[in-house]
Amino acid sequence: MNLRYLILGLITRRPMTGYDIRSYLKGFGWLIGSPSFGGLYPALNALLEAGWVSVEVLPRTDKASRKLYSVTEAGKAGLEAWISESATPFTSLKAFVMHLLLADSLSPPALRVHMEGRRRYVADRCSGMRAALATEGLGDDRGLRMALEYGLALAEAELAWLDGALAAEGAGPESRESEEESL
Amino acid sequence: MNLRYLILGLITRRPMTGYDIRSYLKGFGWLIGSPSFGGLYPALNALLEAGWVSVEVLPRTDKASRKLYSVTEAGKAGLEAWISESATPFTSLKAFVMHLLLADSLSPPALRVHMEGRRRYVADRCSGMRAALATEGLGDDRGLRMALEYGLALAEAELAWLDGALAAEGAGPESRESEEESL
DNA sequence: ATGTGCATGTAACTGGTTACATGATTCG
DNA sequence: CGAATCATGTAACCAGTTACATGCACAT
Repeated sequence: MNLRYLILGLITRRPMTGYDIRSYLKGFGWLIGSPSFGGLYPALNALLEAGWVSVEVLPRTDKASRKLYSVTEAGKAGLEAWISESATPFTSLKAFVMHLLLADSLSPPALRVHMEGRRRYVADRCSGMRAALATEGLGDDRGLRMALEYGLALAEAELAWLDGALAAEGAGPESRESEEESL
Repeated sequence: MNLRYLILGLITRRPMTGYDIRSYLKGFGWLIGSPSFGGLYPALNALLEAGWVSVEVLPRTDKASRKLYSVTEAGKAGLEAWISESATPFTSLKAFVMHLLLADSLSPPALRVHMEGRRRYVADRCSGMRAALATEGLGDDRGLRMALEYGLALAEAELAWLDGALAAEGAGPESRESEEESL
């Protein structure tokens, strides 16, 4: 179901073929995973049946014809409903990246809400991991310690980015409460 | 299948119940996702059938009895085979975190290989994203730009962490070639 | 000639999730 | 008195992957 909305968001920018979508998404594969054709084409057909996308067949001389997909009004509405309804905070990195990628179909305030929710969540995970690193008997447990340190490094980078993005976006910092990052 | 090996790795440290495993993994949920009981318990039973784990039933007075799972020799062997065989570089963040978490079942040199592979991969993604940010007409495409900037921030943090971890680990930096991070 | 990129699809499988069923204990 | 935590499980479902099938163009 995720894939459906991601496709929808991508072809909102510009019409694309299945192959295009795959290539495009490959660049984000390490963050959100890129879909296989076996999932992609059926998803496009499902969207077509639902009336959320339309297709333009581009025949090529004696090659298989390309199929350019575009979003319909119904598709746009469906996507927007899904994005704004989708639960914040995003507890998975993948979900958050997906929503960032789809930010164009979201109103600036709604985007802000999503980002602030994510910020709170990541800040929380951050302190959780710090606590785990501090308290547990980790000397024996190299794997756990590494995973925690790695996670912490990523979480801190994400917090920094989120703060920057939130500041760059709307001017007003609103929800500043328990945000001291005491390392 | 992933879940099976993750479970195996966790109970290698200390015997755990299904519930324990779930709680433990919740802390990493934002990075690797935490399994539901509907996936966890069947996985434990599958491991039991395969002879990779053994179970000790701890009856509690008139409560449902807890089941403590431990790894068998066969399980250890299976896990080690899987980890060392698993393809490097890890193209997904989730896969890499999982392997970090399981690092205790891996020889130091093998761990190093995994980390170096990951480093190369992330460095590559890094330059890919920088190129995308530099060249494409991004003014119109807020979502894409944000996703790229976010990805880049995470990738850079990961590179920094990997370099630190690799330096801390074995002393010798071996594979230094095209590693200038020119921002 | 062999492989890689373009381009679309189907069928079988599977690794999970969701929802349900059960029940004691403890905390607010 | 209701909610959360502890604790285990089953059945239905489904969103994906893997492997297969096809075929042209272009580079090595």
